[in-house]
Amino acid sequence: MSPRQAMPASIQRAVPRRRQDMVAARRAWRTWLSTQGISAARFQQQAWDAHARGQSGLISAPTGSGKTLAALGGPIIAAMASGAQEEKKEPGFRMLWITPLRALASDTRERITKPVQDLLPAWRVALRTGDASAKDKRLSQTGGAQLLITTPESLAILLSHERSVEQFSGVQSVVVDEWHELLPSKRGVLLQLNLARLRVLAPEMQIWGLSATIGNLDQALQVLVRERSEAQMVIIEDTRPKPFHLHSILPAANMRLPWAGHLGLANLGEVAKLVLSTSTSIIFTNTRSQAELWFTALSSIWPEHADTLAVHHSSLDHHVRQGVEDGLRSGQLRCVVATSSLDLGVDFPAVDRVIQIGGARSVARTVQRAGRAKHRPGAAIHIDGVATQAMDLCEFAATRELAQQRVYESRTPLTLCFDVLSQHVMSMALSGGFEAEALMEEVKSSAAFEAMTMEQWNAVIDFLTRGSNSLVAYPQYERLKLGTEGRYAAANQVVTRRHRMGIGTIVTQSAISVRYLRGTRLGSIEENFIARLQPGDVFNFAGRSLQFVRVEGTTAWVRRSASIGTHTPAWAGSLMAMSLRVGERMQGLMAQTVRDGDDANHRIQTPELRHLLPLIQLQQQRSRVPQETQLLIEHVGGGQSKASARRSAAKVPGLFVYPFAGRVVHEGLALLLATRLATLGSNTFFWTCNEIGFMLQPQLPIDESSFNWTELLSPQGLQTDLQEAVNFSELARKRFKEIAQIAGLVTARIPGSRVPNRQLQVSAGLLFDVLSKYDPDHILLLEARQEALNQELHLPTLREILGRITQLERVQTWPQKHTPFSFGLWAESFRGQISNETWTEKVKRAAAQMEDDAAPASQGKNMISRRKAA
DNA sequence: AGAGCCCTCTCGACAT
Repeated sequence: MSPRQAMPASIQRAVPRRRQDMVAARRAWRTWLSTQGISAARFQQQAWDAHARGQSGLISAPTGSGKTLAALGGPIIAAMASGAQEEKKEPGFRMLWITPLRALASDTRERITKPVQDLLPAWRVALRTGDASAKDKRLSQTGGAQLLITTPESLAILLSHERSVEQFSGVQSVVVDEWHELLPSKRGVLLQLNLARLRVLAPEMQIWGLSATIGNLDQALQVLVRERSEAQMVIIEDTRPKPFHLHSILPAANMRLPWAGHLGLANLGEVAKLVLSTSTSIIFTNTRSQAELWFTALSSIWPEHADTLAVHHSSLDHHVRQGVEDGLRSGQLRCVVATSSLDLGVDFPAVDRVIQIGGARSVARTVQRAGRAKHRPGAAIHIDGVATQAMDLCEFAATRELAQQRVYESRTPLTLCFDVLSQHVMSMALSGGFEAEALMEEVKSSAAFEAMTMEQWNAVIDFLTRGSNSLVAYPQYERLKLGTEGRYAAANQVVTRRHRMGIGTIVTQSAISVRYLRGTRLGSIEENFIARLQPGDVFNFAGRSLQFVRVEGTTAWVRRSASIGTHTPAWAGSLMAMSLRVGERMQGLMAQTVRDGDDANHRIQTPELRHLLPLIQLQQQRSRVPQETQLLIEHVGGGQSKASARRSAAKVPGLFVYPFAGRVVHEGLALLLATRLATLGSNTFFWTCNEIGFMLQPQLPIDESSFNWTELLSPQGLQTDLQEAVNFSELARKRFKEIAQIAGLVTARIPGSRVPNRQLQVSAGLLFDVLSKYDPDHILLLEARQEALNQELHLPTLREILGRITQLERVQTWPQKHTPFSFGLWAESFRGQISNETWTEKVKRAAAQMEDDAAPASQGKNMISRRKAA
């Protein structure tokens, strides 16, 4: 008897059949590709082969290189080989496609439907997102689909049902699209937990991530693919060279670039010419208000039909944005001014130019935005940079160099988010209950929680069953109960219903929604902006001039206005932190320019630095351009010399420090220094920051001999000093409000009664107070403090920067006049107090410049009046 | 006093 015959009949049939079918399936796939006119790229073939070998991994390739097919091919071939094309429709998903954007989900369905329908006719595809159709929802609930396209949140909802065990236990492969986007966020943590769940339900499943190029692909792989040996996971990169071009719009020779500012409207004419020279463009700005302002400015000189220009950002209503996206896709729009809202998303093949206003603060973001333009295979990725002030030019040069060397920023994954874990544990309680130990093991199999201790786990369970020591009297906090067989389950039906409505990790701020009197929603703005308006005032929003009528509850009613508004809303968001690598390179480029010497003009190849040469030389002449190994500290405004600065108490010099670490980090450094200096004697400091440095303006002179810089900049005692510098408890309270929502301590949405967000904030605040008083070591309080340190105060980055700074040689100068570096910081301190040339004048001038480019722009000195000096 | 500055503050899902 041959060993072959000894095998059970089922295996006997399966083994040879599978091998043959694998070959046949591959051939079928290839044939299909060729009928579609697609020739496979190398990295795509590598991905299909790796999948066939049973591997999991990460596929990293630029936009437009065919990542979807790379990820799709493996699972489709495998499904064909296992005979799925003839298979009777068995209930249960075979393949999941997870994407962070709803828009991407429907776009993906369109691209996936064809190959799946052609090759796996027995398969059905369901789209399960919040806005999916009833039919799709039914299909995903009954498990009547084989391929499910969904978001992390919708997946979490599906997995919170008892039926998920049957639905998901047949899953063979999972694809996570835009993994780099989810990786550094709590959404990524939520997904990690749900993937851990899926691995238990379907132990054989293979998982593939799709990612843009990031600095830590290895880590991204490790976080996504767990419990597999090195041999079983692989990173597949598209190594075809894709040249990157960044072209800076240099100001005309007779135009000077400002030393400060960020709006960049002086370039309006140039930008308009650029936009009108191509068929369709996206203009990226860094903030929403900047997008609105640029839109208003452009529209006032727009020569075409008004409908060919649009604005797009996250505070606009969904239908407004949808309209813009449709216009971009169909090519009806000539130009859209956008924020990061168009960084990702569905492709717009009509777009052939991308313009970036001001530096994008990171290499990855710049490349991502450049990639939004139509890509021909092999063609270079191109972006036009518009400098709003001198340092932007340097940033463009640094960014281009790093992008060409393929040096990208890393995305750091989050760990130990107990608010997300609390939410997940409740979901698991809903999905048929769990045994504590088994679920703990499952949770610990994720990268986010592998370091979790037993105590922490117990604290989470305890919190869900009892609330906390101080909340024990309130039954609504008892959400979990231990059943007779040692299984935990949801305490009651109310808990169950509320929980499903609160799934997700995105917490939005309360806002006033803007509506036409006829009812159309335009979007949302902040309460304090509306509070400053009088009825009848005209403001610019959503690309329209709106007259404010009245506020009712959380709605601001408006009507259309014919005149251009004088106000534009601003939103409190967060700053885009500058990449440390970009800052470092900026300093390096300027240092190099100085080293190149007097005849630098002949040697400097970089157009931006050539343009900046006079400025850099002036900096060197008045003060110093720091070399890479130096930290420059300027004392400006103290009088004639170092000696006289000491003598004259009336003129207190400001301290200007240039670590080139980005505004966010400089804020922390300025705070730290101010606190440490204040311990030397009572004093008051004003401080301002920009991307290259910070200014500290003491009210009373500081005795330079009373401190030493090394101690002042020491990383030692960093945390305590920082906590002292700010109202740390307020920062923690702010974080706690989000954490309480994610953990389900406060419910954002109660059906029927719409609890206003403000009320929610109050109850979260109360909880914070109660816990702080009676249960100071509550696991969610500890998390709030940790998040305040890491994400509000940026402690890890600050520590890194201080470590670097202490290695540098300090160079101190006492310039008599402001330097190109210091001026920007000094000017910043007067922001909001200075008025100059009016808006319309500037626009008119830009229009004139467009019409008659030969005519020199008016060089009249700006009228500046200082209303108030503090 | 200085003085070549308009306005800083992304994005993302789900639920009713």
